[in-house]
Amino acid sequence: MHYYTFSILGSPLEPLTFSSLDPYPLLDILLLPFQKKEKDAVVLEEVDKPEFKTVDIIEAKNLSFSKTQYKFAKFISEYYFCSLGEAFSLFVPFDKDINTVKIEELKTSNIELSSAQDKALKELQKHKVSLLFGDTGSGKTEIYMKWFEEVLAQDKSVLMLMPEISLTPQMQDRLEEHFGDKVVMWHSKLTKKQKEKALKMIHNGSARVIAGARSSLFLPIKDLGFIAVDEEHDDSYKASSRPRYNARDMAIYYASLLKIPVLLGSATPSLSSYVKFPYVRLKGGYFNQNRRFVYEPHVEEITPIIEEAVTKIHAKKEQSMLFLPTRANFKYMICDRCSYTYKCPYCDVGMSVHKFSRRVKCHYCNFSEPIPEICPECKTGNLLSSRLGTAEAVEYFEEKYPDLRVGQFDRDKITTQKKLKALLSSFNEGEIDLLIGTQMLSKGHDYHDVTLAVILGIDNILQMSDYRAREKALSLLIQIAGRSGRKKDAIVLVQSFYQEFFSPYILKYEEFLDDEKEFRKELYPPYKKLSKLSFAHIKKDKANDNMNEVLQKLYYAPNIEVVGHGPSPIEKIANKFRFQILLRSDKSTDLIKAIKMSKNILCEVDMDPIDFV
DNA sequence: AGCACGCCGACT
DNA sequence: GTCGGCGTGCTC
Repeated sequence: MHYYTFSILGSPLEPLTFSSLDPYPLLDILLLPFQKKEKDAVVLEEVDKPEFKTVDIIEAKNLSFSKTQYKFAKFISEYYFCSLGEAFSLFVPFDKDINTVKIEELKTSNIELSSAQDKALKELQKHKVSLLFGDTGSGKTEIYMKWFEEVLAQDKSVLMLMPEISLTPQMQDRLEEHFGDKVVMWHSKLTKKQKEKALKMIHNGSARVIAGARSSLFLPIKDLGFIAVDEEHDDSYKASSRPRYNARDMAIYYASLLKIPVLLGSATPSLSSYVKFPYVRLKGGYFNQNRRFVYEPHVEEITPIIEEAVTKIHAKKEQSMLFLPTRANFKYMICDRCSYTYKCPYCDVGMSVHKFSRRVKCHYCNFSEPIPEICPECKTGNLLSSRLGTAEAVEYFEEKYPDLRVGQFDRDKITTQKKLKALLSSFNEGEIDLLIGTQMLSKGHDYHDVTLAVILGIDNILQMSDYRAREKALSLLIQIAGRSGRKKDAIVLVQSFYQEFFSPYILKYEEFLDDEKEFRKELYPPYKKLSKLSFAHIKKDKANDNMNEVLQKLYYAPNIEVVGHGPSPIEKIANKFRFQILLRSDKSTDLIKAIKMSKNILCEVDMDPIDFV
């Protein structure tokens, strides 16, 4: 009889011991009985017969994790505070039954780089981690693809990470144009069939260019030779559920294990990457064409200036885009007599107004109810809507300008990849005159012919109490502006009271980054490491007590600082009261040691947090 | 994380 | 007397 410790996939438990008649190689995946169910588990190590009675495994699966995947999973479990089984469950194992197929030779290159691009590529290739800081339209993608070609020529594969890949069908087109059927796309919205097909190609080695969202980091890619992280500044690289890993950071770690290079790319790189890695600046493209910035100091509202601009552009048969950081019709309902904000009964959040369904909805717990008539607090006042959202802006333009064709581009309207493709193509075919949307608008789509970009509500982002508020607001503004004026001159109309902040930096993002360094030094990443501990419980006292218990223990931990503690900015979500502790240190190792010592069962750890809600 | 066990309040 | 709320503790 053999005895092995197993990590049960998805389980938060430490490894458990099971028995088996047959021997199995380490890191193989087996099926075993656990809590009256059959669970997949990984063989970790062979051990002596334990004191307690063991249970036999059920069967082998002919799947296994690689040694590198093991090291990677171990790192994730230690750095992000989850069990090995939870870390392993991120990964797709290698399939021992599938043999590699021989693939035919690559055609000769048809990627022509400009001399600036060529110079940039050569410089970037000198480093194991490097940053391509290239303006929109400066040709970052060609550089990635040229590098891909070189790696493919050495019989290796490449991985390209992008944020929310389901939103970027255009990148797929460009990759397939060059690499044909060697391209495979991977993201969580693929159907079961599509996933099977993609995995088969990855397993048998016929997929050589794997492009995907953050989860593609965990695919069983043989002979991976290079990783590119596109739009590296994007917040969607950070996972929002446990383990809360950052795929950009993990790409760098994984590449170091594999001893392969990583290239980060962005028009508006994160300050962290800008500070940490050697970079090449690629200017130009269409960004520095005639793009005129006009500022209107105003709170988010459709003003006569905006209407005039939109109708003028429409009269010229050109297209406009309008950005708003808020979906639905309105974000809040406020009483005109007692100024009470109509709140979700389960969360400390205002209810958003959705006129189409005639309901108010909570954007945190999804609770909804009919739009209330009068204020529930004073029972006399009327509830007035405030904070303009995309749906309202769409309605406004549609009603007032019946021949203006308006499109809505947000999470409420774009629910499938099909709808996304349909909307993008009808916009690019000129069947939509004005496209109104949220952050989705800024994410890497090519709009051919936009000559007016209107940006509302950017001040809401700038004023958030977040150490990255300035970086977020400015990069968003630049990214949205970058979607306009690709062929012709364009106007960018920014509704903001902070022209003196935005204006000097808008064409000089590196100047912003250099100034921002001063603000971050001694306080924030990348100079300091942060970690957020959160405590949630139905009973407020319990959550608070739990926080205090951890706080007490943290008092004795060396080389860390408690930046703050107390109720979270949103005190209650989904009927749970929330408390948090923010920690700071020079080194992540000191943070990890302190948290290991102090954390209790109800404490959730978020390393390198990017949201402080 | 799930699931069982067990201890107290509501109720056919 | 039982049903079921959820607090506690265990899982090879």
